[in-house]
Amino acid sequence: MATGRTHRPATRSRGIPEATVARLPLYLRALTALSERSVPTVSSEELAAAAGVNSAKLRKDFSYLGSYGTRGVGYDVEYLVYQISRELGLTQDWPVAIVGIGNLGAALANYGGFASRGFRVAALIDADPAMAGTPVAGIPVQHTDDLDRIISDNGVSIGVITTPPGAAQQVCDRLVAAGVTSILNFAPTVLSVPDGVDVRKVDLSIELQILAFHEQRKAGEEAAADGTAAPAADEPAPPVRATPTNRKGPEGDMPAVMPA
Amino acid sequence: MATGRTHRPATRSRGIPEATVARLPLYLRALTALSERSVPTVSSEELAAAAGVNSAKLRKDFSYLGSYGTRGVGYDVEYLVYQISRELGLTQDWPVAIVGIGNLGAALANYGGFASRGFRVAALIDADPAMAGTPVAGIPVQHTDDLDRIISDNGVSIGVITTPPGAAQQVCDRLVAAGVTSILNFAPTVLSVPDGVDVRKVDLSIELQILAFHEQRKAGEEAAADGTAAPAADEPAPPVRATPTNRKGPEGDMPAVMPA
DNA sequence: CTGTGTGAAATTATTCACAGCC
DNA sequence: GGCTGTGAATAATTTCACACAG
Repeated sequence: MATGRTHRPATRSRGIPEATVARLPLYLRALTALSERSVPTVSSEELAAAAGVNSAKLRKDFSYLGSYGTRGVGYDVEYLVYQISRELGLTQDWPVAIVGIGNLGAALANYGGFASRGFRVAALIDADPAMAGTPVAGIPVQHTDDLDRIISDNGVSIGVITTPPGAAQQVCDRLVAAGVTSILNFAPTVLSVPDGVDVRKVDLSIELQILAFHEQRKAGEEAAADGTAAPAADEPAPPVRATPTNRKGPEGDMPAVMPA
Repeated sequence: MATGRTHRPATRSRGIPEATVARLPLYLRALTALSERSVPTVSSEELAAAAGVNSAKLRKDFSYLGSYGTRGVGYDVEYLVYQISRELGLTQDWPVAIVGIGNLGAALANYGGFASRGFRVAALIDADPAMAGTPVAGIPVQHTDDLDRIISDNGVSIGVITTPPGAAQQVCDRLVAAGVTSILNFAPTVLSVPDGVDVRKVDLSIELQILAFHEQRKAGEEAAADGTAAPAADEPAPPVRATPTNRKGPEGDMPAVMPA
């Protein structure tokens, strides 16, 4: 996450495993839906199904928070909503600033999912002077020059970067200098930040690439089963290494059809 | 991932750990940047820094692909770009369809990062008849009624769902029925899919919630160090359980100031 | 010498399975 | 009797550290 050396573990927080933290929002979403339907209690099995995980994992996750269930009965929905919200820090209001109001930035500004969960879009910032003043999602866009002031005035500690990749690091540095300590980065760049600043990234094309990997694998298996030739595609000339040596990659340099 | 029982591990694919697959796109991005700067070779240390991971992990990751480096020298950039691209299935063209052309769908349609890496937006689909024909990012929006035909005509195997949550499962079912086997889901819903279909999700508000968790933790530590009181916020009345029993949650029911 | 490739160790995450409480 | 909470078992991932190829 951070750039600096890892002195302390930092992988856990208050004893709650990172993997568990990442699932709490999932549980919270499922619980909120139940709450809206006025369901009073739910079993680990039901809730797990609604959240798309298995029940053992869910129970283990909850065990890190405390004993909030009732044996033989299940969990009190409202109570659990509150406990998870508190654990995630959602009982307070988090003003966020979005920097880079292009298509994606505007889409995020309009995204209802933020407001619904304790996050408030406090400011929109863009480097284009022409945009200054134009309201997006009802919020006037402000110019990058005022970034510092905007961050402090609004008490923003979470910044969202939706700039082009070339501008991301600079924006990041300015956000951090202004006091932001958590960054959600949509720009396809690795950001370096000082110790103590958290960065999470969302990279749309990475997600697709992971899907493509599995998709390709399925196609291969299918072909193996069917006897159908893989849709060879138009392989570009595979680059050969400057110093050809004995490689041992699974398929080697030649575009073969199937591995073992 | 899939709904059905897990007969086979499914966590690995062709022997490459899932965690490694998830990082390959990162390495590829860093390598592509080097390639554009005509850098001929790179060491694991340098590449790791550029990708934001540590070098031991990178070398271990590459070891699953084969021995593509040269001891004492490093990795041939072009060669590695090709090998990783091939491994990820990016030497072929993947037509994707985006369903739900609201703010986010439109932003994705306009997102340059897709085209740059083997993905082609082959179709935009929306349920609103008024949108039919309107071009978004130069591609005419088509109506959901024709979803089936659009998917097969374009040979789409990867679908992107950017509909409101209520419509997501239905759209997902139709995509799967039409032959889509990989789905990137932006709707904040758990999708159930038959075995053999991969789903990856991107949930913007979940990412923020994870940041908020860590942010809250920082605030706590700071307060502990400063002696400054936490900005107590306006705690809503914490719900009390129907049957009050001896809880053992770290902070209990009362809004306390600091944990141990 | 330098920097890869990789067994072995350490850490983290998931799953099992069942005692204990309601 | 049903369902939570959790130690113990298993699996996955990361990190270490060093042999050895170039």
